[in-house]
Amino acid sequence: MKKTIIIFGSLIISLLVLFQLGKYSIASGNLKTEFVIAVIALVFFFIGLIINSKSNRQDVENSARISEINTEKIEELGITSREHEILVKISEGLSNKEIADQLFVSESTIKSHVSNLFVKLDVKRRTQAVKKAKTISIIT
Amino acid sequence: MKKTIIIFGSLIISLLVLFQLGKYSIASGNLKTEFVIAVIALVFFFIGLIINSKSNRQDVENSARISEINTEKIEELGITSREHEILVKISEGLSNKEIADQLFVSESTIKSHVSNLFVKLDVKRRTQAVKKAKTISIIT
DNA sequence: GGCATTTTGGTACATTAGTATGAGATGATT
DNA sequence: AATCATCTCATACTAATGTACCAAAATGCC
Repeated sequence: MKKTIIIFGSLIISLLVLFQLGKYSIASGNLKTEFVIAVIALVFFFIGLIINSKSNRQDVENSARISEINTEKIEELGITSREHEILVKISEGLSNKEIADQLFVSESTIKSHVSNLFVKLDVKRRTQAVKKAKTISIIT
Repeated sequence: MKKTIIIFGSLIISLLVLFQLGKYSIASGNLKTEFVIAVIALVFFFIGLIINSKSNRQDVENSARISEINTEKIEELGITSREHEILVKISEGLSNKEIADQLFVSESTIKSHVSNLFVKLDVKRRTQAVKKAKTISIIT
């Protein structure tokens, strides 16, 4: 919402500026009103496009989340089955220790897998990993 | 999206009309250019406000259509708007520090909100919070 | 104005998460 | 038998998260 306010703020300012320009160009006899109008029209057009693309992007993300698990993507990223298994458990909100206990391995092992996973997913945190994994549909 | 196009279309048209009016009032010798500009500026200001509120309403509608945000549940759990805002950012994979920077507050503040949030959601970790928030539909 | 709630922020401490590095064990492949 | 990938685990460290407790602004409401 802050962005919207900023956009409309700068929009109004540029509008006023253009109006002043138009005024002076008319006052000085240079009849370039049409040109000014064209510029303003273009500005609004592109603002419309930007707003459009933003809401489209949201739609794409949302629809991608509904679809099923993309096994090809998992292979493409070189994610092993064990790593994927752990990824699912991370998305279930488990801690490394809890995952370790469930899989009967040490926490160190989980940490290793998780670190490798983060590199492959190109993320820095588990919350990011979950989000990315869902958007690329390697988990549900 | 059609609405956006229609809005910007009519916006540009009204822009052109107003410009023409301004042009003629100047040409006809009525030296009230400042007045015309003020009127136009006001008109666009209100157009901006209307579009702003409309796009907000659309956003709410869109997210509600995909998976109903349960505002009653949010109130029921006593989650404040600020806490919800932060919850969304957690679900986007942001760290406390990053959220703090985005909201222009200190990390301590975010930690306070997050801790309160965890109590209200009855969870222990942010990954759990995201999962629970999604299952009870207080975020998308 | 006064009151309740929210928001903000701090300190101090405990726990969890994540990185870097190295290495042993196992199974499949060639 | 040697190689490769995966899985396992450890140590040591840094960074991030989370808890507890408190308290001052600010916000909103009657």
